[in-house]
Amino acid sequence: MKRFYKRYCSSSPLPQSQILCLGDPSSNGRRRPSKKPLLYATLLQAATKAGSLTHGLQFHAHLVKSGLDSDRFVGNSLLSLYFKLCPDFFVVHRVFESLPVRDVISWTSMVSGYVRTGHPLEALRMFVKMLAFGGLEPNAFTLSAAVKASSDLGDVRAGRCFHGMVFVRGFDTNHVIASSLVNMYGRSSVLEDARRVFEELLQPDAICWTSIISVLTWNDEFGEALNFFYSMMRKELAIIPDGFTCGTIMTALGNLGRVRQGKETHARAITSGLSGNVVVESSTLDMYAKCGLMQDAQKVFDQMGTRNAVSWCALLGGYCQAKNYEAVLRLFRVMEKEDESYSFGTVLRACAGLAAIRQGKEVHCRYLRIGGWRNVVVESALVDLYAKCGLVDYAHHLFSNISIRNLITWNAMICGFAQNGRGEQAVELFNDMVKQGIRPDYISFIGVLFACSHTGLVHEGKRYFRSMTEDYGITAGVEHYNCMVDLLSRVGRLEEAEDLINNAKYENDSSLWAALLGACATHSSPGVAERVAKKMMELEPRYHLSYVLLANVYKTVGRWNDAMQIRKLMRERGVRKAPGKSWIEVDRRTCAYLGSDNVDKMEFEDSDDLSYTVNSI
DNA sequence: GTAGGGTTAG
Repeated sequence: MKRFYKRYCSSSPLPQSQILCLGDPSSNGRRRPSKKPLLYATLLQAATKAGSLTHGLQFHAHLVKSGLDSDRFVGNSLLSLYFKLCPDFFVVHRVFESLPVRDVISWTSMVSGYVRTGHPLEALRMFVKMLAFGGLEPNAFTLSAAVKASSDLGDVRAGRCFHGMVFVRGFDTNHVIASSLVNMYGRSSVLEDARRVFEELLQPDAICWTSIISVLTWNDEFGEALNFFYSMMRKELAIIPDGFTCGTIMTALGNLGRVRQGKETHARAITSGLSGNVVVESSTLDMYAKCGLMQDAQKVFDQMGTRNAVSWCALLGGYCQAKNYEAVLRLFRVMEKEDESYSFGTVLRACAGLAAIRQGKEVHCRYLRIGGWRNVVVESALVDLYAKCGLVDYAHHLFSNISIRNLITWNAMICGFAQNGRGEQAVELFNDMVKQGIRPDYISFIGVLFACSHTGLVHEGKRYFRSMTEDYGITAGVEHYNCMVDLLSRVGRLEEAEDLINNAKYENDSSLWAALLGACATHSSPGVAERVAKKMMELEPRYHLSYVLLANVYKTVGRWNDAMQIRKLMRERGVRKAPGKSWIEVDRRTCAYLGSDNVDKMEFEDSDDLSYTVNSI
């Protein structure tokens, strides 16, 4: 038996003396198991901490055999063990039901267990049952779990109700509850109340400070978050920020583009012994990525001792944002090899950005293999992926089978229909969504306006464009204007489109003018085209599109000399046309090529090292 | 002495 422990239990964080003192069945009763329930409670805690369900089950068996499982301490420890190591609700409820005495701690374990496993509604049901059937009075532990449940549900009314209970019982100076309350109000964007709770604390600790900073960041109040951070760092308070604080503050700095301060914070974190902290490192990486400094981000990533899904996602997200899809693809290969536990949502998003259907399907299979299902983030990403790869019917099939859809899911499908030329279905879906009481956002309107422009629904498009600002208070962005310019100029209402751009705050955005200029060729309008091209050349003299598009307009109306003049002007000014690039898959290898390449003569390169077979213009 | 807070990405 001792040999068994040596061989199989040496890597266990459980102290060996504790395992051994359970007794050895082969010793034939010479070493009797200890009968003290207290010892068993400690053992169960150790197993829970060590994450060893095997030991937990072993101890449970001993307890049942020796009839000690009716002890109150032991029962509660068992409940905690099963909830943490085996969150199977059938099992947990069996343990709960079989407890001889259900005290406040047993009920609180259930409430907080449900919160921890992501079932806040179940948690609140248990809380209510505890008051109704248990006839027990909630303590500070129970209330902090209840506040967290309402925070997770985004139910500020329930949260406020618990706040009342906290206040009446005089728990409002409790730091644990206060940080939950700050979080609860902050995540529901009731910032005044979050700040009030925080400001009423006499000596907030590092976690309370992190809570307020975190909710300010969450609500995009980055400057305020920094102010709080600097107040927290005042010497007289002697509060030491930990990894969580650094991570949160790094988000604010990344969003503000304050690289220098980000670097300083990273350096300070290292000197205060937080080097190698995965939260600090990942958030530093993300800060660089958000500021577009991908080389620095990559450097942090390469030097990290431990990486987790977040580190991978931050790096992938950075490359995605920089539209460096080759880097994403390369990373994806490395990630597969290292078999990291990565976030399916982000990887699928990268696949969708690349229109990499094969990799996307691999991820989808992997997701199904690990038994993942009903995750709304992943399912939305799958809808997006299949729609972007042109498999719009399959995307719709997935969409129809999703039981819980959120705004992101709807947006993915609306945009999916729109991008695949199914304008009418996109508009129909948009209306369905509104009917179901889901409030469309910035992205939803991009989808529906895109659909209108590609289906020629001028009247509807104009109506949605107005409704966006008037009914939903969304300020039209450059994407919405792009759709509108496209919508108007496709049907030949070029002057109207020109007016729209001139009156928009994006009149200096050459992408809008380019959309209009492109349509001038179709509608043979050199008059508008000349005005627009002149405007574009003023904005960006070296932007090739204004020259190329104007030359095209001249060609369509037969003004060949003018077209030649434009080409000449391009040469004189040294403007070059950027080659279009794309990639195809041949024999499971990805091959990148440029618009000027001759496909027949192309040499295929392995996807791990995407190099171009280039003969640029 | 069995139950509890804030954490980086999308």
